[in-house]
Amino acid sequence: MEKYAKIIVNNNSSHTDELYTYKIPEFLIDEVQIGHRVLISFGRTNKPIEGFVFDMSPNKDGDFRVKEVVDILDKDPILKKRDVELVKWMREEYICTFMDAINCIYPKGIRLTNYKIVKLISCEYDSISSKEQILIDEIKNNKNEMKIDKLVTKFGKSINNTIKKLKDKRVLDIHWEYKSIKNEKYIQNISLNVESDIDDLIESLNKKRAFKQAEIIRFLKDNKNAEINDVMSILSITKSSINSLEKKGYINIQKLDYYRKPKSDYIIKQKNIDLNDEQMEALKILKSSIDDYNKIPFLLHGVTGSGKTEVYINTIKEALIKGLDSIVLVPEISLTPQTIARFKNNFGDIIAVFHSKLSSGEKYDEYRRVKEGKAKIIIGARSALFAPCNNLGVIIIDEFHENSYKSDSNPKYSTIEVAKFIATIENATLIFGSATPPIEEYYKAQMGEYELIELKKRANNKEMPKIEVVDMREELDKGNKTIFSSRLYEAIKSNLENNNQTILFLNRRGYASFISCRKCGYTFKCSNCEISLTYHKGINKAKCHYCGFEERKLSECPSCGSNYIKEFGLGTQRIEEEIKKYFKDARVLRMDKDTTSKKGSHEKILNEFKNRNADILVGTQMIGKGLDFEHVTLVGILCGDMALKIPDFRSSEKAFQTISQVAGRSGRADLNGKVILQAYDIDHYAIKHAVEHDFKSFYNDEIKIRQAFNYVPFDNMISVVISGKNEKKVINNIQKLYDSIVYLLRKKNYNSFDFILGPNPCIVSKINQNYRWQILVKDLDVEIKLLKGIIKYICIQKREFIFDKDINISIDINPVNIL
DNA sequence: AGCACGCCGACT
DNA sequence: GTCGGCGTGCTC
Repeated sequence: MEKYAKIIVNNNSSHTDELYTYKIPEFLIDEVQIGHRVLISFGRTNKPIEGFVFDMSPNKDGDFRVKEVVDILDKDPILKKRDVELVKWMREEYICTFMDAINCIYPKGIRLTNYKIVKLISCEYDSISSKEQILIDEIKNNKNEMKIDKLVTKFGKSINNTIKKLKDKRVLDIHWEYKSIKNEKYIQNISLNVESDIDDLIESLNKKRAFKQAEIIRFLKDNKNAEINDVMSILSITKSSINSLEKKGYINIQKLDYYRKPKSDYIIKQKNIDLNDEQMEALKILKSSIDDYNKIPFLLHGVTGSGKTEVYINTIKEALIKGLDSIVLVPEISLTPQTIARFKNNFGDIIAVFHSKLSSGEKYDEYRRVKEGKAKIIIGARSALFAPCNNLGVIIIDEFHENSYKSDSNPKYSTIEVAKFIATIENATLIFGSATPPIEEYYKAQMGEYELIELKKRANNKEMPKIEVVDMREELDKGNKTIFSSRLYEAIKSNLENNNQTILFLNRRGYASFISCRKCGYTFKCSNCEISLTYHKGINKAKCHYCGFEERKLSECPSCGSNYIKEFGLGTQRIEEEIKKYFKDARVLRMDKDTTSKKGSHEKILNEFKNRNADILVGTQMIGKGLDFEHVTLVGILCGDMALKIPDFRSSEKAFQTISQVAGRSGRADLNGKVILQAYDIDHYAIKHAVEHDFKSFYNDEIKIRQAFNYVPFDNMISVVISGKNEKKVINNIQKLYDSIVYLLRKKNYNSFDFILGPNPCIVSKINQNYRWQILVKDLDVEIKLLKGIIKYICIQKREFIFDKDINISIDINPVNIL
């Protein structure tokens, strides 16, 4: 019989990041399981906190005092066995605490809060100071009991001493209380419970001047079942009349789970799509893998428009037939109603959708639908991977090259790696889909770690759109100083004449990318970040795209005092303006972060464009994601080599991906498409191969560079960024980090440290008043495990001894960018 | 992270 | 003498 539980405590501290042993009381011995969330008391003051059972044992395994588990907090374990394994693995892999990893898995909307209460227990006291008297009076005024938090906000921190003194005098008592919050949303249905004649009842209520109640009865006579909130708003009444009717027994109130509320979904007419040979072949392989017990992940490399989604949907159908759940991950910006509708049309109500716009209550509702087996297909951004499926069959990561699959907060996990871990445990079929797979992942497919499935043809059998390259240096030589090359200008013009639609892409919002003084060259920068300010014309403000800082555009140079201030560089706003200038009758829409901030505005713009209420759509990378417009025959890429200017080892890959994705928007239906790519660095291999739609050649070039410069997949990289308000302190701390790493490596007999880069200021050296310095470590000569161990030891276990308190340490294993 | 213990200087 | 400041170490 297991009498002891090893528990992770939710104590928000890196010092308690270990298993604590608690005794399981008799009454819970048959209840507690691994993964249960339990209530325990912790620390000297027996603070009630939640804990997670990670292990159980008949012995306590050591010499220490043990406390008892107070109770279980949920009927069923909140973590599955595989989640416990996953948490342990993530903690090692991404150098984080148990709780950091648990927080990825357990749903928002559940939480346990605690607070300390002071209670007045005796009124017999003497020799009381005036401060003490004030405190006693305050507590008396609050029914002899108060939260200490409240007293601290009222009187300040020093009140704690007064409380303690009164506690010693046995005037006050201190104890903890807690509240277990489960954000479960219910709806309440009311229905009539009247046996006698209803009209008689209405009359008698009216006689008693209970007009509102009579109204409710009359309403329910016509509407058998109604939701309480609807009744209240329709009849403009309050809950009290409903309550008194219930008390009298005339109506029933029924509490229903919110998610059982029938949803009124719109259905789009379903086209029956026939799969082509390639799709059929892919589907055959994927379907048969579901039952396979010895499978590896699949890399589905399909060109844009090759119909990957149809393959996904049919694979999921197969899983459903076998009674298995599926998870579909998409980048956050692809979580549009269009995507969701496409799946809903195929699968109806058994879909759960997770996205960032849901409230924590709504997220919890979806969570429960999955957990209770009511939803069998989960669609969402990366966090949906942790959904509590009962029997997982398929995991799909669509557009898996997207940066958003790497978490940006602690733990900085890679969705790809976590998915592999989960798929292995659950024996799920794992599909990575993309037209432009990440180089390191494609390499793994080449090495046989993944099975490569290729869709080389577009589903509609159309050719890939032809990409014409325009060298903007030549345009300038020819005297064209505008932002449109003559070829793009002509193409837009003829497209307008032929009544076809055009997409113009530029991956920068705002009007101008920087503002500078033409006399002295001074560039306006954000006062919080080391970032040039972007000029936004409509509001005439200079904005920082990192921290949101904005100020009125200055007309005078703060450095030399001249008035020659000018905006340089391009932004989507400027494109929109130029279009309106050159093509007066063209109807233009712009889609970027500035025009899509309002809820639903994203869909509105897309629908407008889809319904051909506009001729030209100008946008940032938002328009590159899975959009399917039949009448788009021209795509203009304005600054195709912009990504190449970013000093990051993935910049070539990003440039290739962006061009491929955006170009893929052209000619998706019956009309042939064309792409015009404007760039300066037109001989760059990323541009050249993108123009030829030749991923393999790009891969072959890029993989050599990765190997030559020791980047992934050949070598791993760990980035440690130290940031803080005080620059000197940050530099001092990063140096200590460097010295500590070197010291520990020397102890292991390493004497050369070329594989440690830095410390250097980050490329973005300041964000939000925080100075940022970085050390990059590659596992050239040293095992990655040892490096992780050393960094964990320095940054987590010995953090207090080595670093100042007011600095932040961010550890990223194989970061997606090193900015 | 909290919280208690404990050591030390500044006040009635 | 004791009030109150913060440095140190522990939490099953």
